Amino acid sequence: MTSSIDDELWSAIADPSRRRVLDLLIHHGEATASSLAAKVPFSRQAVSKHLLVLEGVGLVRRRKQGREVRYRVIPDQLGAVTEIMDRLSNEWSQRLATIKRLAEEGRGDASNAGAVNDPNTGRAIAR
Amino acid sequence: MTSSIDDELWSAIADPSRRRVLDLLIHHGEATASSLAAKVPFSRQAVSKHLLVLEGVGLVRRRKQGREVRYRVIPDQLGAVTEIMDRLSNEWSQRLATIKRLAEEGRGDASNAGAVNDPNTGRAIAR
DNA sequence: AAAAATGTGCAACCATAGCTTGCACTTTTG
DNA sequence: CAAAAGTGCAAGCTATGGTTGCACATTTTT
Repeated sequence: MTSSIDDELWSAIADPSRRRVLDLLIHHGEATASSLAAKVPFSRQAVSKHLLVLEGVGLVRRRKQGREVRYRVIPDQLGAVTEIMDRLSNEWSQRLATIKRLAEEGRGDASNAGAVNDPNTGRAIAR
Repeated sequence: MTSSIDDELWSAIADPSRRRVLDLLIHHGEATASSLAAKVPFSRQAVSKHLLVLEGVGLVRRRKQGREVRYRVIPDQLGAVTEIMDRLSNEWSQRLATIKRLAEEGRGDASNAGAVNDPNTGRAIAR
């Protein structure tokens, strides 16, 4: 089952702002919402919400240290993201190949009624 | 310049439903909004809006045929998407590598103040 | 120890995106 | 000509990404 976990992971990293926050966090090792907010074009609260989402999918973990909350990236889930991206990347390559082939040979109208894959995971979908 | 064209392309593709519509269209060669809507869990109007967006970024082109409007995928932009996905995929691999390395050697706190890349394109960002 | 500063969390509010339903309009078809 | 099929347009709902304002807790300064 393709599960909705991938869906959540995807929506978590699909947003550019969130990706930017995560990126900063990766290169920063560990940081607070405030410090991250200083390097990004939106408010601290926005950063906070993004971190909450990232934490929700296990990409990030918080550690309360006195008055501040420090966040850091968790490698495991980051690996899951990498896999998803890999899969999707291949997916699109195939799509491109398919469409190009169809465009060249047959005068590209309907022809291929092939398998449809899940747009999130790229795996075969139940029908 | 990383341009906002990539941004638009990205947001066009980031949505799973839209990806699904595009996918169906690819495997179908050419189709109307209605016929596509029959194979998807949301309304014809929703499909229509997605097609409008896809057309907006040049991924799809319409051709009016009497009472119906037929859509088909355009290879060129699909190639652009493939490139973006490739770039992003590599991006994430690198991130994973970085974070893993940091986690193993140094007790992963701040250390790498390296370059930050654009979350959309993966290319270096102006600062 | 009091006061000022720093880091958070919470709530109200806005705009936009994805969907839906309802309805009017045009082109086929029976 | 009337019913059917394919669209387009508009109103309305919900979720999401942002913002601002304010109260609270923990340091730091004087």
